[in-house]
Amino acid sequence: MKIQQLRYALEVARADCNISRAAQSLYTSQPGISKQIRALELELGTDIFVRNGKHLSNLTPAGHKIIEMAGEVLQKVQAIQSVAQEYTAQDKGSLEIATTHTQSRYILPEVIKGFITRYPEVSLHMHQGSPMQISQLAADGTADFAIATEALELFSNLVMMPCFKWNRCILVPKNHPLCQESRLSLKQVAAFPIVTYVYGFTGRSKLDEAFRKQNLEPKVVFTAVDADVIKTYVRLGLGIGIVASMAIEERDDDLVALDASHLFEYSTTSIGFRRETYMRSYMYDFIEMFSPHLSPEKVAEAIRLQGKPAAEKLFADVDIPII
Amino acid sequence: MKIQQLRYALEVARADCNISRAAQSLYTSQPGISKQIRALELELGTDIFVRNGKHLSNLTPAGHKIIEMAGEVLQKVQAIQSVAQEYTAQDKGSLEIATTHTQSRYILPEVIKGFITRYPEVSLHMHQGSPMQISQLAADGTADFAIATEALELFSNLVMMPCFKWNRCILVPKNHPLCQESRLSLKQVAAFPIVTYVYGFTGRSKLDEAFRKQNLEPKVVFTAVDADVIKTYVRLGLGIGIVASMAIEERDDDLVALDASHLFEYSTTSIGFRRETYMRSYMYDFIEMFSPHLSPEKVAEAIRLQGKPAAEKLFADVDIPII
DNA sequence: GGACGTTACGTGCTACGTAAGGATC
DNA sequence: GATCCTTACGTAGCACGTAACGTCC
Repeated sequence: MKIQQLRYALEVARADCNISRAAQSLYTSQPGISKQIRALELELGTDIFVRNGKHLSNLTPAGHKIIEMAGEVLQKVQAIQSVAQEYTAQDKGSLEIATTHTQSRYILPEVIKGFITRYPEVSLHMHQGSPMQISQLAADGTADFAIATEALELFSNLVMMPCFKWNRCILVPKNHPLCQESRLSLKQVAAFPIVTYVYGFTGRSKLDEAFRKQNLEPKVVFTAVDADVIKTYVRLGLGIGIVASMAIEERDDDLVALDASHLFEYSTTSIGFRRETYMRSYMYDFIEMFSPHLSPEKVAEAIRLQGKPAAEKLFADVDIPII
Repeated sequence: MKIQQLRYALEVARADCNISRAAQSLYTSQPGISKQIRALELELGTDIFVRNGKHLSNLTPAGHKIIEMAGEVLQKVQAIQSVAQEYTAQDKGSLEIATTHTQSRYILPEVIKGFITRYPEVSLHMHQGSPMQISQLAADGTADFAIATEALELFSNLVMMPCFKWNRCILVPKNHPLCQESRLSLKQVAAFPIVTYVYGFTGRSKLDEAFRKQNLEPKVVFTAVDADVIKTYVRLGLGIGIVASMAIEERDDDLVALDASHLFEYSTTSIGFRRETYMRSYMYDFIEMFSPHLSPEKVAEAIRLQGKPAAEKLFADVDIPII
């Protein structure tokens, strides 16, 4: 059995049992994979994939287990490499962050600036996508960290930690009627056409929830995944915007941002990574730079408690900062 | 990184950093190992072994971690092979049992007879040794099961389950004065020279304990690791024997066995295996044949709870049979 | 001098690529 | 006909063995 064979088999399984696709993503030839998988099956004495004629259609029962364990083996192999790196080049390596537009545009720049100054030798890669995609990337090990406000809890093998709470602003053109109000109500807001985030993004769920609770039916005329687009449409007069407060910049002074934190529940942005990740020291540092209350000790404890009931209590007495 | 390289490195570490010895136990050449380890270290970019001139003297800090993780990788690799076997040849495989003389001579024969009838294709291997050696064999994966009365609790990565309780007999020649007594006392026993087990074997500790509690100093004139030897010396008139009750056979009718279960605390014989073992179905069967109250479900639960406080309670309400 | 690890070197295996051939949809 | 897997074949690399050579105790 070769590590390479396990890697091949795993990738084929991930690619819906499509050898050609696996070959592409592994940058190798497809006959090579085909042959190695056959060799592995021969050595193990059992088929991993169900073959329909010449097509692989599914995993065998044994295959399911084997693929799962192959994943674990490869993870450990990677961990060995990380340990080795840790001891030779403390500050060298790579860091893959999967996150949404909102984070990478408004929150992360400052953090990342500090990080690359401190760790110039660590190569940083950002993966952008929907919260679901982000979680998936972290869960399968493509990304080291997932940072998002939604959907992280759906993957049970992710260690998740709260980073900060935030709320929303109503964004209106200057001289908009709402500017007169000293303290907005949801009903007033619902009277205007709304431009906001797509469902599943940036705390959209809390937003819907608030309206539903008061039996209001807001007229959402346009949705986008990011605040930049939303602002653009507010400027066009399409409606009033509801965006995360952190998306407000000084250069948006042609618009007025009205605080709406009393209207909606706070959302919490979390950082997640899979339990089995070998955490390099610069990874601990990144987390702490991003979220100062997440000290390496706290993170280590979260890893230890992951999946256990006690994990719930871990952050119960911590003040999650509000931004 | 190759699986083979990890195997080499692990074996060298196990052989006290002696490449030649590792080569022997792996049935390969020593330059081969030397080279592969160098290659691994080169690839990882860090040394695993500390070199004094040309001798390997120790593990580096990184090496410690790497060797540990290499062990885990190899275990998982083995588990993959076991899964594969499980699906192709349910009843084929091997079973390595490490145990003491007492078990293999008086308890296991019946069980093993049943097992090989049921699983003629499973090759059985017995490793005999002291309880310490037995535990070690199980802990490092050389043996699948360890069966013993003492020392199993010393290895924290072993899943241990109680199998049965037993006590001792006083073995005397016919017409010995003690035969007159209807109910022996410790004091009476201590009046005669004693032949029994070596310290650390077959519940010897409980035996010493009983005498100590009554401030008696038994005169132990001879000790052996097995009852056969003890009986022989009792027959020679060297003293009275204290042996496990299960060591009494019908053909010992030239001696008299006096029950002593009221004199000593019961000892419990346990079966242990390391948590990470991939348990084949015939292994579950073996355990159940050996100890009917250890059903596969119970065993699975013991594995799940291993090392956790709740494991203590697992067998609290089970009646451990007395034999 | 004996035990041990490294270097040198030859060989046979094999992983992988390209190209062509069948099967399936 | 497009997609997909397998077979055939050539090549480069490498794992492993033997033998000879330093090195440490």
